[in-house]
Amino acid sequence: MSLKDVAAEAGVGFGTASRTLSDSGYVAEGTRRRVLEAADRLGYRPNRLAAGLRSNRSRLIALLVPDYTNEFYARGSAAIARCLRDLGYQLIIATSSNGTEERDAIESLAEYHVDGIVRVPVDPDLDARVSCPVVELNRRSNLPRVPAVLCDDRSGFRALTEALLERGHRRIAMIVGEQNFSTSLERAAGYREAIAGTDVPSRVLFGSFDSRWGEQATREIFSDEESITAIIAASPRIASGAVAACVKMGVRVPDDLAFASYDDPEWFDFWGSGIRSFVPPLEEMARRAVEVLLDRLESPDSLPETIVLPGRTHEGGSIGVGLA
Amino acid sequence: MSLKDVAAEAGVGFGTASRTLSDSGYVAEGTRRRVLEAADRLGYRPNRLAAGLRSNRSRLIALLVPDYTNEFYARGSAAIARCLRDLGYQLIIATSSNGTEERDAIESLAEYHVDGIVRVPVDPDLDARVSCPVVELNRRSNLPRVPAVLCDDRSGFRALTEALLERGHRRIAMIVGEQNFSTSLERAAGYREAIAGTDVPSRVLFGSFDSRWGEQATREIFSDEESITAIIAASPRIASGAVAACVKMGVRVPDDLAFASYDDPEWFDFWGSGIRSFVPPLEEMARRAVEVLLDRLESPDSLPETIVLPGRTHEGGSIGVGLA
DNA sequence: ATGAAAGCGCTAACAC
DNA sequence: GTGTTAGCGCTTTCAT
Repeated sequence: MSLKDVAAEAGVGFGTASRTLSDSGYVAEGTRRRVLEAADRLGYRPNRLAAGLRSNRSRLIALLVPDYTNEFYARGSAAIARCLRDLGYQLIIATSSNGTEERDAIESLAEYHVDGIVRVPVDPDLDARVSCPVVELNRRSNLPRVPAVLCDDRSGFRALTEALLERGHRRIAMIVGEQNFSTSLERAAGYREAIAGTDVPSRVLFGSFDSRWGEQATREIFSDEESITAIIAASPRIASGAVAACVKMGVRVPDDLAFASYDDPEWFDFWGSGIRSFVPPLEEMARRAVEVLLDRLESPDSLPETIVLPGRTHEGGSIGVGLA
Repeated sequence: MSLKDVAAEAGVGFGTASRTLSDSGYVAEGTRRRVLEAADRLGYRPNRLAAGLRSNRSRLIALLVPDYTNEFYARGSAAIARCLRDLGYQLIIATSSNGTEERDAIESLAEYHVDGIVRVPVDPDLDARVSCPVVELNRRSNLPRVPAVLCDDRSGFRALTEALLERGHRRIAMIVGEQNFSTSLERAAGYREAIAGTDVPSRVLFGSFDSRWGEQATREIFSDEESITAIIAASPRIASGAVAACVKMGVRVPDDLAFASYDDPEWFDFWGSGIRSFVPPLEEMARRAVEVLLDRLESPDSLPETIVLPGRTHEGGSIGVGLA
């Protein structure tokens, strides 16, 4: 059951049927209706593989994320999928936990001739040059001339740190992820900006964006002599590990330790009096990323733009009311 | 850059190059190597759209879930994607929150000629008949002759209920999701089996698998005269709402209320002394689903099998030590 | 074991 | 406006 059948059923030529169903070019209103009815009667469904092959437009968009077990990416993916579906695209998803996997994923995606790629870079130095437009989401790679949609993490973590300073904290540690991720650097930069000019020593622990590191780093912090009174976790995963460590070590939040984090998973609200955190506008970021991508499909050589969106602060009792 | 170029570069015929690269049919070892080298030199990447069009094998597998913001489905999707990638397939994902969306999603997927569909049914009565094999995951639709991979929820919830009975509870409410989901019915059935033959009254609240319902149902339960001493939530989302209600109403777990749930999101461990729950072997379910699907690709008319896997119980202090 | 040729379903270019 | 035709890149069949 193909276009040819529809054309026959409608008593029109092959091309007219095509033009009608993909509405391009002129078709007389009457003919148009006849074709549409015929298609309907036969239950015609276009073959996107064939259409894509011929037109070089697969109507497939790829999403390349480190791990969509991570609720953060899951929510982002869902938002992207929603936008895309409304525009008649399908989402094809690939995950990559390291540079090698990422390269493989990109090549595999290229084989399907995806129209565009939304990428959360895993290896920021990977040369992901492909023939379709790419937009980076959340993090930024080191590639020049790639559009990106980010959150203003720097300001967010500056604010988080300032709130801690206001409450009298002078020993504040920050646990971040991979040293080569823009998100680690930006978030740490916000922290450093806040303590610059004060006598508060900088203590940033680089590791990786997962709970194992959150737990380990927290233990490290408490095994040191210097008595840290506040910890900032750069991601919910890190926060999860840090919280686990506190529970196991009998450290109470906020009594023994002030705590702040990033994003807003549901469990933040259930943990004690809630966790203070900086929350990125994930859905909007996703929407804008799709927007940028489709823009570039229309005009492939428009200037690559970097969009940085502001986030908001989620209140929560975890930073306490201030030091005695 | 296409097969033709590779063939030319290798100095062989078009078809020989194809046979080599998709290793089907006879190719002499020497020729083979020449083709492989040529492909490598040119950085040849096959066009899967073209291959799929011709061979009716797109190497695309679709995943149809209600919502992958839901960590449960996210983890399942990740597991499926992992299996598939190793087998050279790509995953194309669609979500549907109701029957209409589900139907649209299936039709759209069909247009891409996916080789198979892994489906978590949203509308159990939707006639999802398509030309490719389908396997149902986690829930089962009402369609006959569709293979499914499920968890033995009934036994799991029976055990959960029994643990509560053993601790002396006689007023146990169960909050489940949609009335027409097999998961609601099976989980409720486990609960009923456990209380059958005791004087414990059955109290099952049907609603939907989300936190709003969890919260609302919990409030309902506490507004009634009868004094419920234990609640079983049929999903983590429901649990999340129930817990939120308890926090707001000042109900302490396990002192005022024993609580049990399903699955094992990370926050269960942070909530008080942990939440007792029944945990499905999600990764294995995903693996088996892929297995079944690919089996049916080989032999489309093998008998549809329903696989029911056992789960395990996660300990947790939320069910307390027993009534005084 | 290999090359030549047909054709998957569609779009786009062209003639009428 | 509409029909006809070529051809996207590949697999598959059929000679050889």
